[in-house]
Amino acid sequence: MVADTQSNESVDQSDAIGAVARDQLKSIIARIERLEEEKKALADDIKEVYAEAKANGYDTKVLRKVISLRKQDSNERAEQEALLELYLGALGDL
Amino acid sequence: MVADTQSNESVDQSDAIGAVARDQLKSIIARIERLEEEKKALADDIKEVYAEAKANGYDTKVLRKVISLRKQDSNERAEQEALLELYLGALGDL
Amino acid sequence: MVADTQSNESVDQSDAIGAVARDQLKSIIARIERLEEEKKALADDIKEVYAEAKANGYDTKVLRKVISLRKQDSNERAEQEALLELYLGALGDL
Amino acid sequence: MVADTQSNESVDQSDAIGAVARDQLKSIIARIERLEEEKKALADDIKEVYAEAKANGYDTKVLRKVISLRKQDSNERAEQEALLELYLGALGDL
DNA sequence: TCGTCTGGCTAACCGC
DNA sequence: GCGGTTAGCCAGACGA
Repeated sequence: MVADTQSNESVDQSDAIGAVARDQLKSIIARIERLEEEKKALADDIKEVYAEAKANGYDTKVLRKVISLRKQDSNERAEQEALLELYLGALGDL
Repeated sequence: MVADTQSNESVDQSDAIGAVARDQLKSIIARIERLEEEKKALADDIKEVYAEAKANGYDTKVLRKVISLRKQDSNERAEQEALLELYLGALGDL
Repeated sequence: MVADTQSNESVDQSDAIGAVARDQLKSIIARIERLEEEKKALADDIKEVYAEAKANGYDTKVLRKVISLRKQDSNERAEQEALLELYLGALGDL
Repeated sequence: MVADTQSNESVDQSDAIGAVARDQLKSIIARIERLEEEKKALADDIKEVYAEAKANGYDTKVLRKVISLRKQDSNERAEQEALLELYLGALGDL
């Protein structure tokens, strides 16, 4: 008769945390690793676009600055809306 | 006579770099911004998974360490394969 | 006659790194601690102003948001100037 | 006749909250921004000291640890003194 | 007092 | 190899 891993969680150390928890952990790791792979792929795509732009004579430094400024703009717009929400909320309290 | 934007790229400042170049530039910006949005979405997803794991009692710091170690491992494995390729290539030269 | 700490740097562990280095170290520590004290005093002053404002009926959350937005504004202005510098530099290369 | 901003707080939207409140608000903002500037200047000074120390061969990580430990110590000492005060006060009640 | 959350700091990554 | 940029960590402040 073989050892039943269901009836004795201490059969070996790999079972110390329980089969369920182990599977959950494996799932978490797998999901994160999957997402990070995709994220890296996108980062590589972005690099590629910059490389292509550079090959076409664009200054990547300027390009990055422009992108960065545009991002700041949109962030600020978002924050201004958040401020407006705050104002409206404050008025509601009056 | 009306200025012809085709024959004179200096008609106004917005045309100073040429309509083609401008469109190309806009395309580059748009592509990068699109990719960065997607990248950010993935980063948010990853944070979400960590948050969920934390809610289930996992220590995110340890979790991150595990992910990091596994990445190192795979990098090392990749390096070893590259080294093997190198050896095989060298053998081919004999 | 007592041991001369100048002639034997190993007399005790506190001399292991040399009197000069020790003094230098003490000076560094002292300067940093002094600066951090002043920094903390300012942080406390800021808290006080917020508390006073709150007592006068201002919503500190809104206040903080306003301050934050103004800071973003000035950062952005600085970055736009940096971008202009980049442009000018790029023109210089033509 | 020219509108008198003193007699009518609703002359324009910038006066909607009253000139006094507006000035008060401006003062609050100004004070906080001033203090934050000074705070930032100090933070920069601190960084500078660390940079200088690093240039002299000190390990900034260790340095920071030392500072941190000393701060803990002084906090603990302060707590013990507070405790002592408490005891003395209790004795006074006897 | 606890939990949440923002802001500052540190360490890693990428391009030059 | 260095400088700049970005993600993660942490402490400190606010609200419940």
